[in-house]
Amino acid sequence: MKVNGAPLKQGMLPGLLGYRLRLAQQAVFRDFSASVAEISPGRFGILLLIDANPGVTQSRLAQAVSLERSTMVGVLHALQGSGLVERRRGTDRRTNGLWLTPRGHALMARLKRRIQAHERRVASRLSAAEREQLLGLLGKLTG
Amino acid sequence: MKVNGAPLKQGMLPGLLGYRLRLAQQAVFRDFSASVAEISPGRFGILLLIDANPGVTQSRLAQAVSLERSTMVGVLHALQGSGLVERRRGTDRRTNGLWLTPRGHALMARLKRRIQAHERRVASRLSAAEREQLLGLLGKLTG
DNA sequence: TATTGTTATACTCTATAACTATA
DNA sequence: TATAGTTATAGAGTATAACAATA
Repeated sequence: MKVNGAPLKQGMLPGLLGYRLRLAQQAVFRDFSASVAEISPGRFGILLLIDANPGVTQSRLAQAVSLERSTMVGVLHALQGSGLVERRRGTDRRTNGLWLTPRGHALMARLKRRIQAHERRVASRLSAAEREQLLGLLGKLTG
Repeated sequence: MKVNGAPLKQGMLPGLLGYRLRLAQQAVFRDFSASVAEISPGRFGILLLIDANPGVTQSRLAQAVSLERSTMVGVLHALQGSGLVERRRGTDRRTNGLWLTPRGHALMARLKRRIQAHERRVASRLSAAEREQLLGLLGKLTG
């Protein structure tokens, strides 16, 4: 049997926006992982950007998600290896343009539905107005 | 010279709480790192909990910050190596109690002031009421 | 000269499984 | 038997520096 005693005192932690944001984000990501087992939130974002911007180059994509060019190489290699993404050499022959494969499109169609369900579940403790308020305050914070 | 063309289309991303939380958290952590170069947000949280709960055991601390016992070992080893934390064997001789060293206390005194400044800077785009509202909504989300 | 993609390498943070000493 | 701390190991996820091809 386990006796845990009193909960720990938290000090100034609960008053820090960064701490509360981290807790909220962890909770949301936990739900994301539970509903979308086959991909991480970050990878989903990358597929979504390719979907919305067919032919985008690796560098522009990397910049959009705040990753280094060199980091993006490995990420795309894995997504290509999974048959989700295709790289085609551009007219500027230094660049690779990126597209979803048919399989990539099919996956995204499935995921988008499940992610909408995830979003409803995550926001279920908030009213529609509160959810909008939260999105607005987060946007204001980020600037 | 660099010509970047139009910004990427974002698709459903800006409507997802998880995405917006991640952006906000990244922005806040960037400011944290800039104002508190000598330690990460996570390590600060651990030192703060030891400060507020002198003698806490490794396992209880790990549980409080959602880390594995085995992960906490390395973290504490590093903090002890930096002369910030002391481990003392407990009456239950399986346990280690944790305390800040004088140096750890001194560091925390300095950091707390700088972190209050960081918090004011991060929240500077929000009114006091908006900051409270945001903390409240985050708490509601986390449940 | 500058940019794109690439490789090699390393660092941070974390988890799992198996071990030990104590209870 | 169960718990606390530990070790060995591995896996994400990321960055930096140097390079070749191309502009």
